[in-house]
Amino acid sequence: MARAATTTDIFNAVAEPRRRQILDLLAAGELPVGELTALLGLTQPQVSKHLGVLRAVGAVAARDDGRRRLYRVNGPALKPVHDWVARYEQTWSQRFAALDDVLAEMTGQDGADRDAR
Amino acid sequence: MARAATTTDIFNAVAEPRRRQILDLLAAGELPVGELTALLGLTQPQVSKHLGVLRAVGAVAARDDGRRRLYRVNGPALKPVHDWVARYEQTWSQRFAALDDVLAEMTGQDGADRDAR
DNA sequence: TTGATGTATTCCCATATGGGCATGTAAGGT
DNA sequence: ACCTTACATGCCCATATGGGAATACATCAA
Repeated sequence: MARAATTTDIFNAVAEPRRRQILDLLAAGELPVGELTALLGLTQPQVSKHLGVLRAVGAVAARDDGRRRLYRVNGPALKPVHDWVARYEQTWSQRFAALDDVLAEMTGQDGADRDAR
Repeated sequence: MARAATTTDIFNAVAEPRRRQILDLLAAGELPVGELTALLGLTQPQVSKHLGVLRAVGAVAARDDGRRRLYRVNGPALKPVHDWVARYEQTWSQRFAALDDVLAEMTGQDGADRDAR
């Protein structure tokens, strides 16, 4: 067992740069495979495969249009990633840092080592 | 070339469930390798390797304490992930959905197909 | 029907990943 | 000095991933 199946886990699906690019392109609206292929400078089979993975994890959905197939992003599939990483946001967020200061002042605690990292 | 080096890309580093678990445990505070090993039920070499990857991408930092080595999370390394996924938040966020409605009303545009997905 | 266009799928290969096990190394204890 | 504890590394293996090329499918055109 080498790794969580790329086709089952959203985190793995999105770990591939090309797949993120695909999502980014689709974020603007529906696109057929051919468009993506041209925009990304990849081969058609390659794009189809990546789309296959994204479809498997529900990150994209497709709609047939004649002999083309239009793909679109299905954002909610990315929620788990967002939720997970959001827990660490306070580490760099100015907003949370400011809140920390306020809390420290209120409780009289010293937060001096917050960024002593 | 099979995939972006797991040791160079934060997205790949975090794609591994165990590594996310490690970060989650460290989120509560510093921990020595032994603790992590016990808490995760993994072998020590396994944990050390995962920590090695996390360290390579800057997701964790270490501090020597006698013969133990205390690891801690280095949140900012996760910012790229957060920033990327945040762009898709509006797809499921109630907050943004409400904003969309307001904007649609203001501009007179019809946003009816927003969730016609 | 025949042919062309747009996608999906299959097969093979090079590569690197994660696991298991053994070993190297450093710090403490006696 | 010697032994034990705490980690890090190295080596080997099974597996799956992504790329490349060829091919199967489906739809539309003539």
